[in-house]
Amino acid sequence: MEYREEILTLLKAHHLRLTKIRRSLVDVLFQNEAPLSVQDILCKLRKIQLTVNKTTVYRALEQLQNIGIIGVVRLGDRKQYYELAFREHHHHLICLQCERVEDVDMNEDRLFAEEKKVSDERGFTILRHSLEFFGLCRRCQSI
Amino acid sequence: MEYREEILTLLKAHHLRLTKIRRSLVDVLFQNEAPLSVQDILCKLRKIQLTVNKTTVYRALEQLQNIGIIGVVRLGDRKQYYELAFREHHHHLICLQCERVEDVDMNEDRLFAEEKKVSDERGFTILRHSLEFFGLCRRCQSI
DNA sequence: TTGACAAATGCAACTGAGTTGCGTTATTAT
DNA sequence: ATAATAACGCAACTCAGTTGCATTTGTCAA
Ligand SMILES: [Mn+2]
Ligand SMILES: [Mn+2]
Ligand SMILES: [Zn+2]
Ligand SMILES: [Zn+2]
Repeated sequence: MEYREEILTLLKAHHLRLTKIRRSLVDVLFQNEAPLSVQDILCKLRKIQLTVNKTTVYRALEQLQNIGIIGVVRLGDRKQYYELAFREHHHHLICLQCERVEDVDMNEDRLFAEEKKVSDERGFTILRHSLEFFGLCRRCQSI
Repeated sequence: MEYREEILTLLKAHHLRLTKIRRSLVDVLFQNEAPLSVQDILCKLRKIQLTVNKTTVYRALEQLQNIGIIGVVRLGDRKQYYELAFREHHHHLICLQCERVEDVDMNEDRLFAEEKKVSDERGFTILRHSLEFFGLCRRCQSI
């Protein structure tokens, strides 16, 4: 399904307006495989002649999060990074040298088993986890 | 081995001085099972009549990190949390309700296998990972 | 024990990410 | 076209962490 259609539907369902900024914001996230920070987003928007205030971006991101269009990721620094949520649950490889970010899918059976064990043994209900890998990407190995 | 001895040795080896603040800082981390933020540390120090400047704490933490006495943890908010490093590699359970933090050890064989796979297939060398679990602690379940 | 020297500390000012209140502008439904 | 209200921009704010510099303190050798 065309993702724009889906987004339009979701926005309507939540009485949110499909503005130029919101559309471009989603486009920017769609065209980037890696999660983006707010500063990243502002730069990319400026490149397509859209000079937007950061407050607007923060508020738009929060709403798009609420209706499940985008998700937040933490990559080890103080910033939040955003990516479209239509991608299934996955994790990231973060290069400590050049800060490049790659998606990584993996089998999490063992992880879920551990979560169940913790839940059973200590009465802690695990709702989600965050797992990120840090190291050196192919390009930075040789340096 | 008495952890104070070990710390003293390490400090000397790096030409660092064993000051009252540094000793108390390590004591505070030693007496708390959960990782602490700088604000947490400042409060705990004030409780034992040590009113310290935050800059001093940040600088001390950085040095103790450099010589491997303490480690940094990220728990999903913008703060950094610090814990003593003599504890072996482990992860955390973070309660989304009350923010309580518990340590959790787990078998990581499967995780290491995945890391090797990624390394082989994509040429990305993984040096470390961060894995934290979010949910509801025993006390917050019933609410 | 003392004094010189380097390390540690405190303070004020700063940065960068994110938030809030409010007045103005744009989208939407009728 | 108009009215209702959501979205936007701006300025001022919070909060974690950093930096430069003057002052204090710990260490070590004389
Ligand atoms: Mn991703
Ligand atoms: Mn821990
Ligand atoms: Zn790289
Ligand atoms: Zn709890």
